[in-house]
Amino acid sequence: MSFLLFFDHNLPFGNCRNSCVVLENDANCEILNKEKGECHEKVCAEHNYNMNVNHDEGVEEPKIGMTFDTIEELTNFYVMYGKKMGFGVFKRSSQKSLNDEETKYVTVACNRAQKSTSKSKNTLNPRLITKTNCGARVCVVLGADKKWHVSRVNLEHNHLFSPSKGRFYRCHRVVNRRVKRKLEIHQRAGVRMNKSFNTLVVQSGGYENLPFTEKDCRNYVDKVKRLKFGVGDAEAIQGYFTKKLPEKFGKHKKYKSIKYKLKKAVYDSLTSTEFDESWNIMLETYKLENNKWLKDLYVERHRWVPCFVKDMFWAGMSTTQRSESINSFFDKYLNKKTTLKKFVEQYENALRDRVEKENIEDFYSYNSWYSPITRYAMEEQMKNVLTNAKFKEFTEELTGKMYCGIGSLKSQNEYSEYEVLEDIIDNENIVNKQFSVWFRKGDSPEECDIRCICHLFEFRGILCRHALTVLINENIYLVPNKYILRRWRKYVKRRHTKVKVSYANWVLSDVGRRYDKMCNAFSEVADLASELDEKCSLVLERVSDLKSEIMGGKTSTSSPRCTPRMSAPTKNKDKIGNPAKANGKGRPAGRIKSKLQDLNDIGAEGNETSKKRSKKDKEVLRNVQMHKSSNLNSLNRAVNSPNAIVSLPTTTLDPA
DNA sequence: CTGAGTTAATACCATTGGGG
DNA sequence: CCCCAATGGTATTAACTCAG
Repeated sequence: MSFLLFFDHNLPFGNCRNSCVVLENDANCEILNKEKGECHEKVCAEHNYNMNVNHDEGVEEPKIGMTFDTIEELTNFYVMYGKKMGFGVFKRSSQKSLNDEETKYVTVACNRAQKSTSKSKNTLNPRLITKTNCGARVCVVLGADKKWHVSRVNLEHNHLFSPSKGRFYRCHRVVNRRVKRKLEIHQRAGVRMNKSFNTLVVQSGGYENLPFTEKDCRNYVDKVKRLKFGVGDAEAIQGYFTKKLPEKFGKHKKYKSIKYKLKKAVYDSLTSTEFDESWNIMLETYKLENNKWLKDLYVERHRWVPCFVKDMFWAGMSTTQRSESINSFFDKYLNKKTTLKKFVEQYENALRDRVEKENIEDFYSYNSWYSPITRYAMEEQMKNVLTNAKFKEFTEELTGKMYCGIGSLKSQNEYSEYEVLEDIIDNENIVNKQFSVWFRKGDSPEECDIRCICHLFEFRGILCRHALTVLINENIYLVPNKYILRRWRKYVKRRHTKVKVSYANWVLSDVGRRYDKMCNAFSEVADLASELDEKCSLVLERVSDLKSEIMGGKTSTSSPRCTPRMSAPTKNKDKIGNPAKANGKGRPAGRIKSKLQDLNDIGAEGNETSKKRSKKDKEVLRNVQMHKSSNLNSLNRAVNSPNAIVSLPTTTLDPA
């Protein structure tokens, strides 16, 4: 049956609301809920992967002598046949002839072909088996006319097969791009998998309309996640570490010394062995070997401990200052139970959130302002410099000065230690609290140093009321420049707005952007055309034309899988004695690998993948790869970070 | 053409942990 | 507290190369 034809002629769109149409063919029946405009798209999309094959009920039986232009055409054909009959299909084998590098023979077979050889280590825990050494297959040979000729056909299966179950075979299950995007977006937004899948089911009008299962969706999301987690972020995990420390061990008797040792191990180790040593000593001394949190952190050490990551972006960064600001930044996003993995995911959300908040704050600061309360010059100064929110905090401190008085003053050389007394009003009780402020009068007011025991500056980035009291007492009426942090200034071009969050990387990838562009364009057209039948059929007709045009363009460039090897190298092979590119054994890397490969190019040790490896080595390699991807992300950040001194490999740095 | 050998992708299973 | 979803580890399968 042809869905397009069906839509064009048989059903007037105007009165198809709520109508369910059952279409039957000999294989199975499809129920199309016509109310959903997307249904049509989805059903067609289901067949997108083999558009050039006519998927009418007339899928022929394979016969000796049939010819195909490409292997894809053959597999598509056999897949369709398999779907109709109700068995699975896979590509059995292919063989290159010795002389040239062209593929000569291909077999596509029932997926129960071959014997099942269990490699289970535990014979008491056997797994399910599907292989029955079924002989059903189609063999093709590349003829002199460059077409594939069917040389042998076996239609006999040695097992049962049922047309109605056809859609469950792996080869018949396709998660198309549209669905993938939807899943990704749901995942980002925190919609759980089963709900996410249910929306798809409802949207398409039933499970039987989906050419994939929930499992497929899970697998896909898993894959995306694994990639995402690869973009780990040392900076973030650092922040996590310092933040969680008091939470995890705050109640421990020896919290202070544990904290000291931990920080010492983390920050002061210059080499990985040094780190390992002091980490283990610390674990032993405090009997923390079984602490799961620490264990997890240790496993991930390659991605967060400075001595492991410092060569990428840690250089030149003042760690203490960073982690302080990160602490307050993450307050909102961390709770007691946040695990490391969750945290890394949350990190991106937090970052985006921060960017947006700051953009909004920037706008308000640009557009409106508070009028000063006092007549101190520093208030005017701050008004002009700080963002509104920070300015408000500042005025709070400045007006808070009225509760503060200076108790005593001890001077020694150029240092002064003030005792500032603040009246803290707590439920009508006035408590007099004492704060120590150190002050050093430099050569000029601009160069003075001031520090208060309440550490407000360190935590919030503005001087506290005690410090301000002292400054004013010292006749300094303008806040020294170094005490106005850059990140709270307005009119600052914020660097991290350009930080590449991996979210942006994948939803707004080139492919994704193109896809969105087209979808938007099309939904506009659909909007306009849905009013009238004629318009609608016009659009569908054009779409159909467009489709065949695009498909046609695709076939002319031929299938991507075979071409590179088939055409190019044979010609200049004789001229240049190029060593033939030895293909490694085993299955070549798929999509994901190639992405990682890109990242691999950053580092030096990228090309070892083909060698045989012990399991442990693989683990290490995986870490290295993760490491590298985090490297990439960190580099992006480091570029944008004000005080990073990182030398960047020129190849990876994209100026745009 | 086919079986052996290899690797990546996928499916399965037990366990954990968080939300309702 | 219970149930469901996430997770990590492991086995199986698919896709491929190569030798006979």
